Amino acid sequence: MTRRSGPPLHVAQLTLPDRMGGYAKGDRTRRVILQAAHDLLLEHGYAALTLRGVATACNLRMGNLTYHFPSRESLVSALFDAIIRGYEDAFAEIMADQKLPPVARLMDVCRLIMDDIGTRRTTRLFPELWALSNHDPFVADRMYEMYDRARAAIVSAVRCAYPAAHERSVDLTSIFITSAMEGMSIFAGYGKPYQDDRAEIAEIALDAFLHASQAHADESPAR
Amino acid sequence: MTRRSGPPLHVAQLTLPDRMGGYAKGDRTRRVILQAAHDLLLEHGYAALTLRGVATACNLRMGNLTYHFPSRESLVSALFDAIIRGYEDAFAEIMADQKLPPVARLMDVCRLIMDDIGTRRTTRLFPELWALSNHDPFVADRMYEMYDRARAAIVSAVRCAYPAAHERSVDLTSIFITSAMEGMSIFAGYGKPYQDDRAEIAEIALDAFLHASQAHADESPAR
Amino acid sequence: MTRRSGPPLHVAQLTLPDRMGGYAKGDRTRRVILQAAHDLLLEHGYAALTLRGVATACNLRMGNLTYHFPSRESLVSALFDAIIRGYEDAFAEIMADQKLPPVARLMDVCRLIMDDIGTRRTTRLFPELWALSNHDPFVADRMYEMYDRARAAIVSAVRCAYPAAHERSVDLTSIFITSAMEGMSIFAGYGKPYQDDRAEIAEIALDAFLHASQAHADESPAR
Amino acid sequence: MTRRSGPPLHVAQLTLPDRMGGYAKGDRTRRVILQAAHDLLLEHGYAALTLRGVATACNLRMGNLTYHFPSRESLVSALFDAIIRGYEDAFAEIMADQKLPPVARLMDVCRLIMDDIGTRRTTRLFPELWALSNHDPFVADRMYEMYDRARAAIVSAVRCAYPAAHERSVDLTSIFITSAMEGMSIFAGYGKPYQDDRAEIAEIALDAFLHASQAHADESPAR
DNA sequence: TATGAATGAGCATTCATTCAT
DNA sequence: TATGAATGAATGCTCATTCAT
Repeated sequence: MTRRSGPPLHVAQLTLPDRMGGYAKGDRTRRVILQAAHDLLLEHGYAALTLRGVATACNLRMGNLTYHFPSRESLVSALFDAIIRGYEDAFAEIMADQKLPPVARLMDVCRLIMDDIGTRRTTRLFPELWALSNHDPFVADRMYEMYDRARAAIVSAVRCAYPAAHERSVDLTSIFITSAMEGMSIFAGYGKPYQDDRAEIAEIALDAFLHASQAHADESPAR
Repeated sequence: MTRRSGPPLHVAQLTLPDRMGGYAKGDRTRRVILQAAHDLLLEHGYAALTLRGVATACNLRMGNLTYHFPSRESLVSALFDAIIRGYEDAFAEIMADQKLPPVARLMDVCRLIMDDIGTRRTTRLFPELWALSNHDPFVADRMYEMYDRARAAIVSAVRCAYPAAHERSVDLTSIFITSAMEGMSIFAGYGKPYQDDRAEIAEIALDAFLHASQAHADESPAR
Repeated sequence: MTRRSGPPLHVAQLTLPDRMGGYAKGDRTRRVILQAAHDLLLEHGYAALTLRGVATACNLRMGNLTYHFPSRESLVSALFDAIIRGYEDAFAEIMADQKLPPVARLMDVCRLIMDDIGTRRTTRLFPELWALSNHDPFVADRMYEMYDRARAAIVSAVRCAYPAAHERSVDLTSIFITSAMEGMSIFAGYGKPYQDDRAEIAEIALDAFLHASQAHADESPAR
Repeated sequence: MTRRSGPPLHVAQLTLPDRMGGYAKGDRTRRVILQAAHDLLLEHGYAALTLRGVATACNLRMGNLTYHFPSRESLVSALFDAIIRGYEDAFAEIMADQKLPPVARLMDVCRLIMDDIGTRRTTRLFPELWALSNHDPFVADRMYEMYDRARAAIVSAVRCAYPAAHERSVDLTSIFITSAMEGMSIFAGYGKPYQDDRAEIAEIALDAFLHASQAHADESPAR
C-alpha cells in the first residue's frame, strides 16, 4: 500500500516577490539576507532574530542591511511574508491535483501535511508563528489567511466525498483535522520525543479524520 | 446531557515551592514578582519578559527584584516551574477521580483539557513554551515531563477501557489525542478565529478520540 | 656563611587593635571578616575587594557585615591599618635586636626585608598599596609612615657603621636601598620571573648596598 | 658635568598600530578614546577606568565608544598595548645609540630610565601595571616582555663593558639594576616624598650599579 | 550599493547602603 | 548581633536606527 500518491509539499525555499526592473545584485543580496534571517529564526528563535545577527551571518555590514531593509520590522515582515507565501504556494500546487477520488485526496493532503510537519523547518517555524500571533495581529492575520488556504484543500475533499454534509459541519471538521495535525508537530515533529513514531501516529490520525469526516455525512439540517 | 462531570482544571494560580523558614514578607514579594512576570508573558510574550518590565508592573525597584531573583534566568526558571507545576498539580487532581467508568473518564479528562485550552491563560502560555522548547533544552525537558504526566490520565483511561490493546498502540493513540487537543488552542483557543465553536469542535474531537481508542481494542499481538 | 642571623619578619597575621571591653563574639567576627578581605585582596586584587565578596567568602550575610563595618571604606581602612600595623610591628621587633655590629645589622635587616619580599603576601599586597597610594592620599600617608619606620632600621645601622656620614647622605642612601629592595618584588617576588634567583640577586644587592653606604662615609660637610 | 648625553625617553604619546585601509575619522576617534582612557588611568587609577568615564571625558556617546571598542576588555587591552608599545619603542631608540663607550652607555641608559621614572606618567602608570599583573596573566606577559626589551639595553652595555663576566651574572645584575630603578618610582617618583632628591638618589644608584656591574667582571667560569 | 560612524534607548547585573526585624 | 528586605546608582553591553561618505 502506497502511503501517498501526490508530490511532496515543497516549501524549503523562500519565495520572494518578483521585483520587476529590480537590479539583479540588490535582489540577490536581499535573498541572502532573508535566507540568513530565516536560518537564524529556525536555529535560535525569534529572540535571536537581530539585525546584527543577520548581518554577521551573511557577512554583510549593518549599514548595507539597513539599506535593503530600512527597519527591523520591514525585514521581519518580508521574511514572514516569504515564509507564508511559500506554504501557500505549496498548497496551491496540491489543490491542482484533483484526479484522485475525494477520500483518497483527503488522505493524500493530510499525509502531505503530516509529512511536512516532521520537517525541521516546519517544526521550528510554526511554534514561533503561533507564539507571535498571540501578540502581533499582523502576524496573526497573515497566518490565519494561510491556514484558510491550506484548509481549503481539506474542506474541498471532504465536501466532495460527503456532499450531504452541512457546510458548517465540514468546516468545523476541517478545523479539527487541521488542529490535530498542527498539534502533532509538538510531539512528533523534528527532534521531538515521538518523531520516530510520526508515520504510525499519522495513520491513527488519518483513521480518526476519516471517521470524523463521515460522522456528519448524512446529517439532517437539525441544529 | 451534561458535558462533564468532574471539577474544572484549576491552574489559574501560580504554585510556589514551600520555602521552609522563609520570611512571610519576602515570600509575598516573590509571589507578586512571579505573578507580574506571568501576566507580562501572557500579555506580551516572552520577548517582553524583561526585569524592568516586571519591576515596573509590580511597582518594585529593580534592585529589590534582583535581590529576590539574582538573575533573569532564575526568575524565568522559577516562573516556568511555577506554571508547569500548576498544570501538573491540576492533572494530579483529576487522576484521583476514578469513580467513573473508563470511557466516561476518558471523555471527562479530554473535556477538561479542551476546556482549559479555551482559557486565555493556556492559549497564550503554551505557544510560548512550544517556541522556547525548540531552542531551550531546559524548557523542553520540563515541558515534556509535564505532558507525560498529563497524558498519563489519558493512557490510564484508555487502558482501562480496552485492556486488550497493545501498550504501544495506547501510547501512540494518547499522543494523537494530546496533539489534537493542543493543536486546538491555535484555532479555537481564547481569542482565536474559532473560539466560539470550541465546544462543537471538542465534540467532534471527542468522537474521533473514542474511535481511535477503540480501533486497536482487540488487536492480536502481531507485529 | 649564614645568610641571616635574626628572626624572620613575621607579618603573616593580621594585627587587630585591642578593643578593651569589646564583646568576644563581635571581635571574632570582625577578625574573620578582615581575614577574608585580606585574602580576597591578595588573591584577586583591590577591584575584587567588594563587600559582597567578603560576605560570601566568610559565609556571613551582608547585613551582618555592614553591622560590623558600616561602610566599605571603614572595612578597607581597617584592613589596610591592620596590614600596615603588622609590618610596623615586625620592624619594631627587628630594631630591638641590636647586639650585632652595625654592618652585619644592616645586612641582616636587608636580608630580612628581601626574604619577606619573596613572600606571596608581600609580593601581592604592596603593588596594590603603591597603586592605591597614587590616588588615595590616606593610603599614601599611612604607607609612607610605615616605610619611614621600616627605613629607620636601615638608617640607624648605616649611621652606626659610618658615624661621619652626613645625615642627608644616609637618608638618601637609605631611600636608594629601600627602593631597590621594594623594586625586587616586581621581578623576583613570589611567582615572578626571577623568583628562583631571589637569593642570588639579594646578594648582589647587598654588596651594592654596602658599597653605597660606605661611599659617603668620610665625606666632608661640603654641599 | 653633563648628566646625560642621549635624547630623552620619549614615551609621552600613545602609539597606535597602523590600521591599513582604516578611515581617518575612525582612527582619530579611536586615538581620542585611548588618550582619554590613558588620562583617566593616570589620574584616578584602574578602578576609575570605566567606559562611561572615558565617554564623558572625550565627549562621546557610549554607543560610539562601544562601536570602536566592542568591549571594555578590548579597550583596556588596546590601551595597555599602546602604552607598553610606547615604552618599547622608546627603548628601541636608545639601543640604536651605541657611539658611547659601554660604561658611559650604561650610565646613560640608567639615567634616561631614572629620569623617566620621575615623570608623572611613568610614576602613575607602572604601579597600576604591577598591581594588575599580579592577577591578570595577560598584563603580566605583556609587561615582562617589555621589561625584557628594556633590560636588553642594560645587559648589552654591561656585557660590552665587562666581556669576561658570566652571562648569568650579567643577567642577575641587570635584574638588580632594573628592580632598583623601578622601585625608585615609589619613593622618588612624581609627587612622591623624595621626588626633589631624585637626581641625587639617582647618582647614588648609578654608583652602586657600576659597582655591581664590575663585581663579577673578572670572574672565573666556576660554578 | 555598500561601508563607516555615531546615537540613544534599553538590557541584565553588581554594588554599597539603609532600614526593619 | 545577625538576617532579610529594599533602594538607587553605576557598570558593561546589545540593539535598531540615522547619517555621511
